[in-house]
Amino acid sequence: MFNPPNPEVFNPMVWKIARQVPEGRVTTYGQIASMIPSPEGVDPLQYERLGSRWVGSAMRALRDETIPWQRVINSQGEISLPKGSKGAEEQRALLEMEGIIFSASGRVDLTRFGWDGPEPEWLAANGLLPPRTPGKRKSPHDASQPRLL
DNA sequence: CGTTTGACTACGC
DNA sequence: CGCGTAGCCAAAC
Repeated sequence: MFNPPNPEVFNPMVWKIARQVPEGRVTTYGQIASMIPSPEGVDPLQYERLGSRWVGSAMRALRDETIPWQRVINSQGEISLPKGSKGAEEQRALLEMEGIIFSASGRVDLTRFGWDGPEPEWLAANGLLPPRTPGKRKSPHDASQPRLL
């Protein structure tokens, strides 16, 4: 797999960040990776290429049910679990329950539901970096697309 | 021991 | 938006 040199350190960092994603928001593998400093001995340039993969591995290895794993999707706003799989369907259902809307092509609008990351103080306190966030952000509760509930 | 297989992403057309 | 490609690496077949 695409594992970091130190999964026992890297994975918990990923999970800790994932736990911070609020209900009704989503983040991406790459965004989480951007908050984690490149591991000791890893070329930052290489980390930039592999970080998202490593985050994906960490999520795959996740066993803690209390972490909102469903809020981590790929940079295209798609669910990365195999299409049609039980896991993918569960993920979509969980997200829709939080008010997240999927387009006809099965994608989430990251400019609308994307997360800006943890508070700077939290990041600093945990030795993490400010995330690379997608561009401008719309309101998730834009009246043009009302939530059902 | 060669292949396949992953919870990825940026980029090109 | 849909498809294809390169870059990356180890474990399970």
